[in-house]
Amino acid sequence: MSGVRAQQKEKTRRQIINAALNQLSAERSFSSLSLREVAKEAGLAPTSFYRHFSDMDELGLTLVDEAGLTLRQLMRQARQRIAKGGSVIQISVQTFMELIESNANVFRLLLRERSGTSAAFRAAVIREIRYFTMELCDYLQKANQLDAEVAYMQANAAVTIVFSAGSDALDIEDKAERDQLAQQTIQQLRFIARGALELSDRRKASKKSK
Amino acid sequence: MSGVRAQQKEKTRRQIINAALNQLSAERSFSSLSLREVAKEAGLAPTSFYRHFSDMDELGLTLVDEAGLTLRQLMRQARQRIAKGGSVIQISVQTFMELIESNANVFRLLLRERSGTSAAFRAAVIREIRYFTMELCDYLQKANQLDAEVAYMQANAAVTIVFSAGSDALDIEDKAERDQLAQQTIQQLRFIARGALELSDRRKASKKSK
DNA sequence: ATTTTGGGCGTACACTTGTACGCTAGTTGT
DNA sequence: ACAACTAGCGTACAAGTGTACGCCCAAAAT
Repeated sequence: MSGVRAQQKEKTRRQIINAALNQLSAERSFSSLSLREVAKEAGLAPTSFYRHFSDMDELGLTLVDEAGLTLRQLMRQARQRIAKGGSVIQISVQTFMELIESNANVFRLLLRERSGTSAAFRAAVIREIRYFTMELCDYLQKANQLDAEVAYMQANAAVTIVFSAGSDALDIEDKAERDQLAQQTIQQLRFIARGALELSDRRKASKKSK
Repeated sequence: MSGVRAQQKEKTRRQIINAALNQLSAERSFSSLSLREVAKEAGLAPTSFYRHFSDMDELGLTLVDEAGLTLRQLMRQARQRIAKGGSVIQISVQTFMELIESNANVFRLLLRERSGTSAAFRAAVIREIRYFTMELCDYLQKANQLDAEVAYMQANAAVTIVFSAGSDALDIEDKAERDQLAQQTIQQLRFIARGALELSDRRKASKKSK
């Protein structure tokens, strides 16, 4: 049970996953990858692929999980930075933009499969994003003492704005332009925060008066 | 020059376009369509396709233009309704949701190709959405007397939120749930409007004080 | 020491894909 | 009336696809 064999298997599994990730790009979506291409890039015979995944779909879902992991890593990093003080919104956007830059292909995968043709993929992506949203919702509710429903709407809107900005950022190569986009995103998040805070206060007030 | 010939050509061109639109669905993206499939659905021999489009790409760009038309149609309709009075945001969201329901596939095309693998497609979609955003920006600036930059940020954020909600709505079949989504979207747009108005006022005040 | 297991390979097959080429027949221009 | 043009068709081909099947051989289990 030393696992020499299992160890080797895990290794080639990673090779397949990495091969797939490497082939993703702005011009190449996951659904356009063929089993044979991925196998070749991984240094495998096409048929050996099946020893690890029964389908390209199964590989795809694994990649989405991988992407979810990256997302959670992002949240941890942002929280650490926030703990050191500074504007929460600014730090969050900046951290997010950095993550996108260094994991462009993973992020592209998420964005594409969110509106892709496989219901399973869409569900998986939406689950990851929902988790992300819920985390933010929790934070907002506690940090700003918001009404629960209002906090959710704010979190949802904020995530939408940030992901959309991330998507745009992927197509911008000029650093100054990206910075401007980040700046605009920060301002938009502040719009939302302001509106949410106000509604929450109004709701609290109407409860009190009863 | 009676144009019997040109007329016939235009007709089969439409057949091709409609064939492509018909094949689009939640499970079928444009990039997954093959030239042969489209030709067959249009009742044409594969090679006859080339008499109308040199490429599937060319057909795709035509479809995006078609979608842009639908978008402009939406704006006209919303403006008409707004002129009759009522909450601008509510009417806009409602109109948008109706459009999505009756043109689901066209809308899906836009959403998918926005983050698709063809740079030309992405550019075309972004152009349509930008046009849409600019129209809204103009309206906001005039109707609410906003600072120009603030109006743009609001329009941009609003379009992002609405399109994202539209994308979500495509996956919801339950009417009550869709209504709830619409309600949430309206509230989120109000958050943004509130934040934008405040920033604009603050900017005006700081100008005055100079 | 012997058997079982399982990852990896090569071959093979049935399909689908885009598109080059040449033909036909009916419209259009002269 | 005649010539030129052209939408549409059928054939054909090379390339790429997923995957069924059987073999090999080193690790694991007995």
